[in-house]
Amino acid sequence: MSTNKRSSTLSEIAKIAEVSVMTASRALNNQPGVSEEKRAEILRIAEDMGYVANRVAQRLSGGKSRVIGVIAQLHTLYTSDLVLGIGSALRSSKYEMLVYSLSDTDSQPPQAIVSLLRQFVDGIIVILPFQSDYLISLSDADLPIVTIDEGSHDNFPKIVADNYQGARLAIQHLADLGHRRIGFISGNNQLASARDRERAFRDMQAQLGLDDDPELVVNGNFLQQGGFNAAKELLKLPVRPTAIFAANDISAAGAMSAIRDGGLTVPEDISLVGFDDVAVASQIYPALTTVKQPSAQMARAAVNTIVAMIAGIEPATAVIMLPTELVVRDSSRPMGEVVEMPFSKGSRKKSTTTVA
Amino acid sequence: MSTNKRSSTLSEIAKIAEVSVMTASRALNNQPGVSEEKRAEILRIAEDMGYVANRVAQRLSGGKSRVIGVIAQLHTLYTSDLVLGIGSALRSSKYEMLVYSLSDTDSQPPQAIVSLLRQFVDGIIVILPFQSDYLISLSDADLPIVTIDEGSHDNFPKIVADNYQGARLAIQHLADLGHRRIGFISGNNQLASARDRERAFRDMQAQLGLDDDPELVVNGNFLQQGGFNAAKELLKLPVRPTAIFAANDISAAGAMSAIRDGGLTVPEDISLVGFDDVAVASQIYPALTTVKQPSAQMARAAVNTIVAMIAGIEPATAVIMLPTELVVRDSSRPMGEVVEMPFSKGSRKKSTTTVA
DNA sequence: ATGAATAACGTTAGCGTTAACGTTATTTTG
DNA sequence: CAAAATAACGTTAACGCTAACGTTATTCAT
Repeated sequence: MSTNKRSSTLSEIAKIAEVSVMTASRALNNQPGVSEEKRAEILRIAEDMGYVANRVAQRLSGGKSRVIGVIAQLHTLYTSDLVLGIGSALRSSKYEMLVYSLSDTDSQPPQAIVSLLRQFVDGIIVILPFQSDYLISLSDADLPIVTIDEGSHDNFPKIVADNYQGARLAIQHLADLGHRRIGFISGNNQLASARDRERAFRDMQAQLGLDDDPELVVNGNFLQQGGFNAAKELLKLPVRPTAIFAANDISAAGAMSAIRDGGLTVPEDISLVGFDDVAVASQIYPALTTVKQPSAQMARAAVNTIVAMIAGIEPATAVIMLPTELVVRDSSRPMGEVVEMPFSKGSRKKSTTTVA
Repeated sequence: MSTNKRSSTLSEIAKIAEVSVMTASRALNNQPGVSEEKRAEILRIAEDMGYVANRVAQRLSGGKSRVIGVIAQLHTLYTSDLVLGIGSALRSSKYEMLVYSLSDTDSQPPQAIVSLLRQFVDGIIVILPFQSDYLISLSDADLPIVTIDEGSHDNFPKIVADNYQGARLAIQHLADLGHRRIGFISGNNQLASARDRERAFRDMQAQLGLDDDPELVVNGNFLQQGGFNAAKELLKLPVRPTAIFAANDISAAGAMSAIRDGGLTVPEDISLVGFDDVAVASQIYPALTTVKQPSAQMARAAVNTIVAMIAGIEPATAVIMLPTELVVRDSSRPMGEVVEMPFSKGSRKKSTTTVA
């Protein structure tokens, strides 16, 4: 009820309840060894005084802090989505989340923060898609660690999306629409996800007999600007692709700008498909066809796994792979087909005469 | 050098150095009372054993944890920008940052996290633009708190951008371009920033004698979808506005989609100006004219202030207001003027015919 | 030379909590 | 009914660190 100035301590409560600190501790932690009446009274007093256990002391005393650390680069939308997801998945548990935001220039977190986290939290969820050496320095810790999207060799449970399958879906979709000359804007190949998506692209090229000039693959590094530049390159080709698959939504957005900047239109002149399904994908115009990463499920899986590990239960599988899903919106269209724009009234955009 | 399994403790180091724990502590904390030779040796040993001070213990022992807590809603781009800015501003200091991400449904952080933070960190930077009651519960703490963008009554130092002036600049810009019928997509009026921007709009309407039909103001709630809907409303007006000022970039982006969806073009048919200058503002097409929030400076100011407060120095002013700045890009254009699209090469910036 | 100041340490205690034993009544069991 | 088991507590120590005193030698002023 009353929000006290300084948060009260266990011993204060114990004093008022006229019991030892230990009894108070037991009562509050729901442990045996306290009669029901005393427990009730202690709980009442604690409530009354607005007692909150000091996690710092709890942790130092060898206990748990009930805090889960998240290491992430907040810069990319997709990562933010995941962090948010973890937060809401955690909200139904008794854990809190504290995020360490890695600078975009750092490829690995400073040693300091790693040990800080190690000291304070009960478990760490790492969302760095790097092959990160520093993880090795964590591996010998007793601290549970779960990794999301981490591609490399390691000994932690790993939550990943099925990037390969997702990319295949995207290409299949474009092929189904009649596109045979598809450009690919690749991602940061340091990341396993980028490599998987590119591998899928090349496999599908072969499998479906698509055009496979090497110039059809341009790196966009998962960045807006990278996507812009890459698309510019693709548009400069002697024979222009009729569709572009970008390895993530951000570079797809960049590509869209580049296409417009070149006087062409999506999807009339060029179909465009992204990957991730970040929030803006549905919000840009035209809404982006993309492959949806199951970020909410991934977050939930990560949370479940780490909570289990904290409880001492080792995860059944080292890798949990979640399926991806194609989301068809307005940026992809059958080749050569002239459809009216999905406008409310009658707005005429240039109808495309597709160039061979 | 050697990365030890379990991080070593002070007493281990002291034992090896054959000194007391206290001497080791003094040496490592750069405090007097240790001879230079011993200090050097202790430092060497500590380095050698990969010693890292246990912040949890430091903090519990009444010391500082050298950690700054940040409470923010990571959902909005602008907030993320600020958090990132705080992170990089902190990187040059000896503090680390831990972020608590508030759920978008919560308007206030759970009591638990507040006390958790209070227990562990040396200071808190709050980036909630709410009039948040919970801040009051913090106010009696001994913990330094700095607020960014918080509009309400409170007793903490506050870092804000000059929203009023910024919005005036935006309107003035549109007026200079000849627009006299300007629609306004307002923000979430719970936020002081939104109120300031709307006030500026109305003041300028009066001051410049612009059209001031009440229908020219539609709420967009700072959201993409809200901006979309609001713009739809504005376009439905019997006499359409020739320019739209959105209270933030996100709703401007929504408005842009709506305008396109209505078969019109930015900036040919409608000039559009946003607010914030989040990263995507320059990345959407056409690049958005907007008012730049000095988020990097704000972050730096917040960090400097909190660090000073932790050191016991009360800030000189309760409110630090940083100037905003108009960034003219491609989404605004003189009324009625027909300019070629600013494609690849020669994008000429509009020459302004200033109207009284 | 002698008391006082100083430098360089060491000791004790405590931050708030819990684990691991003690202790004391009360109940159960053979 | 005595011995053993149990329940309901209390005590002690420890987590890793630092603040606040002590202690000892060395230097300094008079």
